[in-house]
Amino acid sequence: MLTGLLRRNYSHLRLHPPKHSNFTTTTATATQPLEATTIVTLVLNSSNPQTLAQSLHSSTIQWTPQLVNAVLKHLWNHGPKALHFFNLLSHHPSYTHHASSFDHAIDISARLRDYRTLWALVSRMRSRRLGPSPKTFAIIAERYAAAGKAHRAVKVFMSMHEYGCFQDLSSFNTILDVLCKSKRVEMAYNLFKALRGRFKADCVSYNIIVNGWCLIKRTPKALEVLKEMVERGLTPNLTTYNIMLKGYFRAGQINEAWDFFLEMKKRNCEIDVVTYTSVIHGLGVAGEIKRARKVFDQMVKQGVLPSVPTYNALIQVLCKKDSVDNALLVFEEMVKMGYVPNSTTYNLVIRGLCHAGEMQRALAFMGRMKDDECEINVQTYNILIRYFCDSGEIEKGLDLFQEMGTGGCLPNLDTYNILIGAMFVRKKSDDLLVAGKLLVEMVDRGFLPRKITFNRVLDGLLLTGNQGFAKEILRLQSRCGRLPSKIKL
DNA sequence: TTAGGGTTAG
Repeated sequence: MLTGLLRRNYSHLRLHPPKHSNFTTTTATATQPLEATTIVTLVLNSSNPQTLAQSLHSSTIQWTPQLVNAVLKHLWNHGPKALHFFNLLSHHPSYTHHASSFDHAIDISARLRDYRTLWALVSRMRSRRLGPSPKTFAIIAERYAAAGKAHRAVKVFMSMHEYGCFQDLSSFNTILDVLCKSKRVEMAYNLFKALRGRFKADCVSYNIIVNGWCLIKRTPKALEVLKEMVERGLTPNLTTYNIMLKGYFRAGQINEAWDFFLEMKKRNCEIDVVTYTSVIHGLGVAGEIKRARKVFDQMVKQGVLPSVPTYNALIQVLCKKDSVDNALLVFEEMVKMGYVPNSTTYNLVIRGLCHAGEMQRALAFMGRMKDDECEINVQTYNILIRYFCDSGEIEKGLDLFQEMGTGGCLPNLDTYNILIGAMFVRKKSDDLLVAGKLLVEMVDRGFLPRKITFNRVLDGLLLTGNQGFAKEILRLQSRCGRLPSKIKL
C-alpha cells in the first residue's frame, strides 16, 4: 500500500529511466560512442538478468575495451549495476575483458567496500595473466585509504610481490602519495623514513612528503623535509618550490607566500604557469583581487601564457571576492582569446551566478555547456540543485534530479544528501516520504548514508505518522550496519 | 596512477 501511495504522489521521482527516454538529447558526452549510452540505458532498465545477458551477448554489439570502459564510467554512480554488467559480459562467448576493465571493476567494488568481490576480481585477473599491475595496486591502496583503512593500504603495498608485482621506487612513491592525499601524512612520513634507503628515495618522493605536510597546513614540517632533502644531496626542482608556495597560501601565510614568490624570481627560477596560477588563486582567496589581477597581467608580460586553470583561478576568486559580472567578463575574454572553457570553468560561473541569486542566468549557462559540447557533470547538477533547494524552489531541484536519472549523468552521494536535506524544510508530510524513497534508492545504488541521515528521516516519518515506512527504513538501516546503539529491532 | 596550478558551502 505504501509503495502505491508513493507511486501515485511521486511518480515524477522515477527510480529508473523510462524505456524510451530522450537519452541522447540530455547526455552531454558527445565524444563517447553513442552505443555506450544506449547500453547504459539498457542495463539500468533491465530487471531480468537473462534477457540482459542475451542482449549483451548478441552479435550486434561490437565489444571493445573502450566501449566496456565507457559503460563502466557511466555506471560509476550505480556500482551494483556496473558490477552486474561486468559479470554478465564476463560470460560472453567470444569477448574477454581487458586488464583496464578489470581495474575499473576493482575500483567500483572497492568503492562499494565490497572487498570480497575486489579480491576475487584480482584473482581472476591473475589467473588470466592480465595483472594485477602496479596501477591495480594503486587503485586498491587509494580506496582503502579513502575508506579510513590506511593500514590496509600499506599492507596491500607490502604484499604486492605475492601477486607477482614487484615493488619499486615508483610504487613506493605511489603509496606515499596515497597516504598523503588521504591526510595520513604522519604515517606516510614514517613509512618514508623506514624505507627510503631500500627504495632509494628520489626528488619525487621528497616532493610527495613536502606536499603532504603542506596539505595539512604544517609548513614548518614541510620546510624541515625540504632541508633534509638538500642535506641528502637532492636538488629541489620547480615542482618542489610550487608545492611550498601553494602550501604557504593554503596555510593562510600570505606574506610568507609572497616573499617566497619574490625569492623564486630573484633566484632566477624558471617560474612557470603553475607558479603564477597559485599566486593568482592564493592572493584572490585572501581578498587581494587587485594584486591577483596585477600578477595575471605580469605573467603575460613575462611571456608566460595563462592556461585554462589560470583563468579558472581568476574566475573563481572574482566570483567569491569581487562580483560575478567581473568574472563573466573574464570568461568572455578567455573565449575571445581562443581558450576552450572546461566543465570546471562553467561550474565556477554557474556557482557564482547561483550565489548571486541569478538562477535563470545559471540555467542559461548550463544550456551553453550543452551547445559547446562541454560535459555537464554531476557537480553541475549538484550546484544547481543545491541552490534551487536553498532558495525554496524545491520542485525545480527535483526536476533537475529527474533529468539526471534519464540523462547520461547519474546522481552521486552529494546529490542524495542535498535532496534529502531539502525534504525537511517545508515540513510537509509528503516530502518526508520522498526523503525515505531517496534513502532507499541511494542504498540500492551502493551509497552508504550517514547515521544522522537515517535518524533524521526516521524521526521525520514517525512525526508525520508514517510508522509503516519508518519500520522499513529501520530495517534498511540495520542492513547497512548504521543502527543507532539504543534501538533494537 | 611517480610529484605541483580550477570544482566547497556558510
